[in-house]
Amino acid sequence: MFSLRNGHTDGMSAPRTARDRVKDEVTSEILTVARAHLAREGAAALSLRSIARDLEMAPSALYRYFSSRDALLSALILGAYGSLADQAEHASEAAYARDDGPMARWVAVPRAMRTWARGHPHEWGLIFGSPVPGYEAPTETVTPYTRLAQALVRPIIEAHHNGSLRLAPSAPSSAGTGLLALSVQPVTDGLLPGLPTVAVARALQAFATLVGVISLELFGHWRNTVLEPEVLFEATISHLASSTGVCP
Amino acid sequence: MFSLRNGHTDGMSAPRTARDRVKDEVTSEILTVARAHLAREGAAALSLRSIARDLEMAPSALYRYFSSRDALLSALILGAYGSLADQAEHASEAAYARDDGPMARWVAVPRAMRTWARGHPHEWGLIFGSPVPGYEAPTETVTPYTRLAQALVRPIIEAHHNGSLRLAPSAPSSAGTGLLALSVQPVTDGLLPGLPTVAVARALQAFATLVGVISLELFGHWRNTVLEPEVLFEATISHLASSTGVCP
DNA sequence: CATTATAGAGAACAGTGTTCTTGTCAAGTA
DNA sequence: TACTTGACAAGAACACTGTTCTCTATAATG
Repeated sequence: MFSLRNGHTDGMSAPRTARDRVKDEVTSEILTVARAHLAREGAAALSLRSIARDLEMAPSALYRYFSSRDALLSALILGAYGSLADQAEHASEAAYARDDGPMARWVAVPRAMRTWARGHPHEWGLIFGSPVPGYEAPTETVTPYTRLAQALVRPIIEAHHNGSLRLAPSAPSSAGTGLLALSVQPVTDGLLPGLPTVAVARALQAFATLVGVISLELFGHWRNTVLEPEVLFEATISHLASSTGVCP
Repeated sequence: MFSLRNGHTDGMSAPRTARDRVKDEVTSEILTVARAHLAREGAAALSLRSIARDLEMAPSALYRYFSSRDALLSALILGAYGSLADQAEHASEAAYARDDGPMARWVAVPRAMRTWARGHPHEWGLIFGSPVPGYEAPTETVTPYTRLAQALVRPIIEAHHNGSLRLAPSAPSSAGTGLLALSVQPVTDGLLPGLPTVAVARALQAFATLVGVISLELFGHWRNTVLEPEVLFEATISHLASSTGVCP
């Protein structure tokens, strides 16, 4: 009937033929100049035709590599997730390799997130800014997202294992803690197994705070309001250390 | 030389002539259908021509009212700021009119922010999402922004005046508190006069947390992660009550 | 009433994403 | 080796977009 090109059903996904190799090469070239355009002018101004001009290709030729502009942007988003997760993981591992104290280990990932965000503001906006209709590939973004989350909560887990996790009691919420436990159960199971619900909630709140402070700084909301965003950021992550319980 | 139409230099800005009146009317009609398009398809898909079609006008006619698409979007952004500030102020005043306790007064504005955000997701994205190059009129947005901030921090101020503000000490930050005081001085002076630097920082962090949790929920980051965002939100604002010091 | 400023329409230009058709060249097959 | 198949690239075309220009009615002003 029809013969499969790469007739192996196993997990081998490396390009075999020379054609596949040059295809991957062109694909990454496209992504490179797309990233450059994104960094320079932002996502709204990203145009297939201008990318094609830079590559000296016909606009229609790009459709051999990306089925639409949204598909290209999805690839950029996915790459951004990966890049952010890489930086977070790297910072975390460096802190643990240096055998830092609990506070220094805690602040490593938040600082890496902010540094990455300042270095890639438009990519940060792609991830944590307003989503645009067609984009976002949930299935593939969950992996880097989990890597980022794991790097962030690692000090919390270790503190819990050490028995040094100190969670200040907070005012009772309007909904009971039973509902809260149910709501955050996926996080408890997948990211913080065995930890009390309060700790899970505090970790999620810490993540939200980080996204909030970094976004507010990056998106210009602190103009004439917070003169030195870095100083407030440092104070914030110190406070989060207490809030999440990792601070002794 | 030339005669001023409205030859009064005082603050009277009400439309005088019938022409001005119908102009304002058409302007608000444009804004209304623009808001409808924005709510339905988002900011990226907002097109001058489709608005003109809905109004049965020529596309070029819109330029009598808005000098560009960016100007129209800036007007929408400004309106969104005002709408959010209105809702926050209204919720705050209602809580104070009801003579609620400190906790109920504190949660009123955060809840109003979330409710407004869920009712106007694209407008929330316009305010707190990724900014787009041409937009944002900083001079006019500061007023509604301050109204929102004032509604939010009012319970903090009152607690301070009552002497009931209880701020848990947090771990020392890497930068000294002197630098922090300098960094947040505009907020201290304009919004929280007389309050200690820690309280100001906690208020800013609370605002960042609110923006973070609401954005993460609205932008779909809680998918398969937080099953009931409202429950987590309630827990978060309860925790913020302790963090900011308004909780007894 | 005459003048003038204004709202609106229409055409046009440059730019966009996308599709379709055509040609060209390398890879796999008889 | 010759032939067929498939992929890649180009070009034209279509339906859009924001924006500008010119032109014509019409309403307000002197």
